[in-house]
Amino acid sequence: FALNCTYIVPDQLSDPSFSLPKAMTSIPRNLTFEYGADNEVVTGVFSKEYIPQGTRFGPLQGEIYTKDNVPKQANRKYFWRIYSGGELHNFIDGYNVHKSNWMRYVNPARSMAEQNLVACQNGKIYFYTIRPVEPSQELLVWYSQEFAQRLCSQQSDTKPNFLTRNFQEIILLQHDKSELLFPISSFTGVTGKKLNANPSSIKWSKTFSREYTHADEECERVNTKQHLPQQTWLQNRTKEEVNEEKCEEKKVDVEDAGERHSTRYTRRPGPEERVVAPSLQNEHTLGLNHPFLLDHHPTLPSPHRNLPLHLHGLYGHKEGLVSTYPLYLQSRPIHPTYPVLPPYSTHYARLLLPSYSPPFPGMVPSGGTLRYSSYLGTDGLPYPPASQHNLLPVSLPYPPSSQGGLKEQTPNVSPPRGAPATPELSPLPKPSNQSPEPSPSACEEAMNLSVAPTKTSTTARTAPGHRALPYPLKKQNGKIKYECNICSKTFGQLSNLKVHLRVHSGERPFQCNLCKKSFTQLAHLQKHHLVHTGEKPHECQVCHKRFSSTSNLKTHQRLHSGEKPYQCKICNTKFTQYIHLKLHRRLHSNHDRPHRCQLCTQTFFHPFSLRIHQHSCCLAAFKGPVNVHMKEMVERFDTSQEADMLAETATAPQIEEAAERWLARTLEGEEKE
DNA sequence: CTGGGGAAGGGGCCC
DNA sequence: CGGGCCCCTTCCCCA
Repeated sequence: FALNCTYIVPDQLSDPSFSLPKAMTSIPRNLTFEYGADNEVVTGVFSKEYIPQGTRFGPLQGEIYTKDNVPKQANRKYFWRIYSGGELHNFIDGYNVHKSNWMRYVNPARSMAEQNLVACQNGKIYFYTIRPVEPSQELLVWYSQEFAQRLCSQQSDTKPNFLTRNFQEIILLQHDKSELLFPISSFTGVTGKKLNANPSSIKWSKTFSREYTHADEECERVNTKQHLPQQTWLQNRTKEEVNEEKCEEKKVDVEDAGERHSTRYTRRPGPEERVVAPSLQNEHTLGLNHPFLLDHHPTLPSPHRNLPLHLHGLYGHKEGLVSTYPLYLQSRPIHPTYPVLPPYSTHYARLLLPSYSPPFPGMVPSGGTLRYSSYLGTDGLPYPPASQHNLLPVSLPYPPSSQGGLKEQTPNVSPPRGAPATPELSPLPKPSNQSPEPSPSACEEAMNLSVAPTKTSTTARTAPGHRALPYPLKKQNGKIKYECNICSKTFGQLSNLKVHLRVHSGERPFQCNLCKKSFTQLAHLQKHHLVHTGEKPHECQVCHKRFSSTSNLKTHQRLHSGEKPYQCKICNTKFTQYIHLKLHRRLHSNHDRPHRCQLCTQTFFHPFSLRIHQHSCCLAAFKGPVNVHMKEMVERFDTSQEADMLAETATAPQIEEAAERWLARTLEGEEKE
């Protein structure tokens, strides 16, 4: 998991000035808490946006106890065990909300169908997404070697109420690794043997996850050398495999040692670089050849939370089907033409996940929030569109699951008896944060429009969703508007929309034959060629200096004209380029910002930012926890160009318009990253 | 460290 | 649809 994870999502840095506990404030921006009816107790962690597979959260934080200094009164509800050298090394206790982080609130998955996270110990404990997480979907983690071991070793006590599915394939991931605490989960072409585990004959202890009061003791008793058929794999591994893993482990250690960017995660690529896709040789050691435990979880009771409706009921699995999650196959680039492009490059920075969530309720860009949910289902399947708004783009931004995911998820598999109407074979209910259906008046016309394949995208043609797609058309003022069903941006010409879609799909059809750099538009490639030829077609008439582009010439001409359009509102310093103003503004400390919130002492450049802040953050804090993300977004808006351009006496609609504009621009930018 | 200038890439509009 | 052009942004380097 560590080696193949594509994205790293760090915790939010906690603001010490907040009284809220770290467990609350550390939640990454792309996640959010769900609160119980009293609006005070966190009942779960949900995604706020599409989160790709192979995303790492963590590490889990909490108080550290050694085996010997566990307080007698300690509440073991949030205990996690850290192993080292095969021995229990210490506990991490997430009970104290000031010392633990948000991960304490992640609920355990009760079934494979709903599991989207796997917990692994790589030095520390991390949660990795083993499938894409849709917006508004709960993060549910599964873990526990104990379970697998108990599953196979203690087949006496039964709790049939919790065991409703077949355990078709139980294969232990043996990562060697004494260091690996939670050798579970499935995602590759598993070829292990079947274990004849009759659910009704397997003991399931109530002591699961945070509720496993006695699980430690219980597990200690478990003979770690159980003769699972799968474990023969461990013994049969070649020296090379073991060595290779050890070698890989070092890299992980480096990362854990605080240098977050190991050899695999060095830094964000500069414009001249391309991130090399996760090395395929790792698939050999970690993915394809590793048998993993296919985690057919017993359904867990979850007395402490209210699950979404679709998660209620029994989770019968696809009987007789071998579930595979070819997770890391997806690390391959989709277009062989651009072999070094990572599959997610256009959407997610490799290291940090941006947040797309609109910070201001009611200030969502007019187009609505970004929608990624239509791309792939949780198992790599493209969901049937819930509406015409959710249709697939010309090419998929994320490579689809390999055949494994498709083959096994054939929709003609009848849901088992007792299964809910929306089992894992069906799309989850679309989250409510999506734009409503266009009203008939807003969408005067709609027709099927086949999106022809573009000439350069070849390999992706086989991907789901590349067939002719109906595209919703709108008419505004008598003119047809072509709306992007990803970001809702509209275009007056279809060709513009098609070009725009490349932003989402990652398709870059125009490649420089000299440096192999690729571009979304031919004009960009042509402009790029000037880099190689040294040609500078645009000359300044004043100083006869030459430039490769008109934009750069124009910027240059400001030097002659004296035009400095970007002014600092605090010290009135003017700049010819906006980036210079942005850099300059960092010089002004909080103290210089004239508008101070009396409630939390945060300061702002603009009075309207203060108003937004007070309305959305501070006052809200009296009712519930401060939304740290919101707080930060207001701060960012305050320093934005849009806010700068607003008069201090701007009206509410003007402010809202500026915020919308800024938000749309910001989201676009983050999407690019 | 800060300001300033240039290089280059990316998105969108229009012909 | 292709191409040209514009605007914007970021990065890099230098004084």
